[in-house]
Amino acid sequence: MFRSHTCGELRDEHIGTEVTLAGWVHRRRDHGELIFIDLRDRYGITQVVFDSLTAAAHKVAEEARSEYVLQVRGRVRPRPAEAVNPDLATGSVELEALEASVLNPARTTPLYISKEGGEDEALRLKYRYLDLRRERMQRNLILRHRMIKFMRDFLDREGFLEIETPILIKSTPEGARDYLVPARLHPGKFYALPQSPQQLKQLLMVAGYDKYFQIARCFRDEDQRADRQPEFTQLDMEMSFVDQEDVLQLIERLFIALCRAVVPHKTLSTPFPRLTYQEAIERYGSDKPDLRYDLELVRLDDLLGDTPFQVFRGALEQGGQVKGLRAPGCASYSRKQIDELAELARIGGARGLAWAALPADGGEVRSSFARNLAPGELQAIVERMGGQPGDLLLIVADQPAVVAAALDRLRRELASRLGLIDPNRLSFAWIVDFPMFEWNADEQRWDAVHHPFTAPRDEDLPLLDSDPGRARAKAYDIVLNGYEAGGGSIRIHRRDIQQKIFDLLGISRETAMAQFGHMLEAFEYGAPPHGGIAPGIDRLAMILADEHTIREVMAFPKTQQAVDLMTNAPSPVDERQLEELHIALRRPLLHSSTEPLCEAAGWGVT
RNA sequence: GGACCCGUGGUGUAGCGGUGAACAUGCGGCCCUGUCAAGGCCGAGAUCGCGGGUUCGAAUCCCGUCGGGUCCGCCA
Repeated sequence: MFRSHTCGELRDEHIGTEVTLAGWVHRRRDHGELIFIDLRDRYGITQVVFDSLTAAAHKVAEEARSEYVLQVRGRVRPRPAEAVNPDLATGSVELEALEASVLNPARTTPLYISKEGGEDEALRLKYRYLDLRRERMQRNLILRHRMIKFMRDFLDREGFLEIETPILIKSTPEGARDYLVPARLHPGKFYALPQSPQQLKQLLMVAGYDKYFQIARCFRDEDQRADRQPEFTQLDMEMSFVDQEDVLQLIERLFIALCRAVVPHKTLSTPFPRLTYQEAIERYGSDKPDLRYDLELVRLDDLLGDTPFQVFRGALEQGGQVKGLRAPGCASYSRKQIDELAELARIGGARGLAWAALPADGGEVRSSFARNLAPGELQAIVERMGGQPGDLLLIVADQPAVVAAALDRLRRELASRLGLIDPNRLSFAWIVDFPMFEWNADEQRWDAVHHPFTAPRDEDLPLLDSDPGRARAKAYDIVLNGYEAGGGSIRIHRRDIQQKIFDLLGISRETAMAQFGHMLEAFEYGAPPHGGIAPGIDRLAMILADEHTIREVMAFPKTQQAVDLMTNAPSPVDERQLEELHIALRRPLLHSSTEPLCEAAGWGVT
């Protein structure tokens, strides 16, 4: 045994006892004949005192430096009253070193362990094992552990079974790009890593395991974001003999209990509000609105039916909308500040931003567009938007999707600028009644909004024939503080409806059989009504940990280019490995055949 | 595929056309028995991400490139 206690354990009750600690040198304070070392492990920090009277141990302390691994045998003693450190859990005692040894020295670390923040993230990722020693990452990984433990215990009590599904599965061209794995035994064929265990969990329902869950690793070969990594973890769930209400209520109970258990200092309002997809877009311009603040969008179309203002008129004539957002107290914004907002609206796709500043003293309105309006129109807009003296009114006119995207962006920016966001508030909400399909203009066909096994709402079944674009799905997302925290649906279990959906999606019977034959066949052997959901564990952990990227709640994340800076994956492999896999590298497709890249890379030509 | 931001001793920053490239911290040495960001003195440590260009002169300006980040597209 290297240690009798951890570095976070010693208290007054241990005074007088002899203990052995092992850990890393967090800080060292050298007073010559007296040396203090803060010894650290993941449980905490204990101050060890080395007196020159104990010569051998004192010698070790003289040589020790930051991050050396030490073992210290000593006696626990109370600190002098004036030397008690209330910031340390162990701060009322200290260890008087009797014997010490260096278990391992350490080079000067490229990161400070005891001082966090500021450094280039590439450095943190390259030396992740050092970064993980720091308090922030420890706290986050411990929180994540507690979350997952809570989920397992909760679902176990609810009668769920945790069942593992394969990582090597069949590729389907639907959805995100697959990560592929070459099949050595089958030249030219590939496995895919799961984007989610979607089909497998449905087959478990057919198999009668009516309450399934899994802490499932998922893989998607798409471009990264702060909240998206190539591999991530979902709480994947599926249940039989349930309707949408059953799924929502179970998850709501789980999340409420989870948050109260692991982040009791945060406030959450229950029950979770429910918004239809339509309503969310209409009121917030987003299907994952941040409900910690209001700032709702206001529809202005009906006030402007005959407006002479060409921008508004043109948008309305082309089937667009005019909507506004009230920025309370922002009338004093400078031209530059307003230009910044306009730039944000442009990122959302808008061609411009109309604005009107209502002076706090009730004076004349400053506006980019008022002079173009008919008499009374400005007044009507101000009234509809609830404009008060001192407010800035922002208006976008365009196609509905553009208006929504632009105002969503402005809404989030304003909330942040105006300090409307309470960081300790958890605003969960359900978004329900997603549309079944969206029109794919490029391919001239309908795409599934969720996935092809999502059931339509019963009352919308007739719409599949008459007006598929209006058909709503038994699909639901749970959103939290402006993030999509999970999504799911009730699945189709009737063969005839499934066929109809495939027809609408332009999936031929041959294609359906080739890609989903196992599913369709399974459904002919008594598939129960079933549905599920898959909350994203990384995002949830990120939000509960007050972090802004999921990298902060993952032990070994990858960069935006999907590179692991610690191991340098991905990397080239031996020609021999490729041969065994029947793979010949091909000259990459380039815009210009004279591009020198392929030669520089030394790639052969097939 | 695209837009924007960042890259200067081990680490974090300053410098933004002429400096001995500055400061803090860490590192090495010396002093110091109550510190907890210990303190004091001395010292070493930088091809200013890389390549090219402009200029009498480039960390500084321009072009390209690499790496990191944020976002758009993408993510059933």
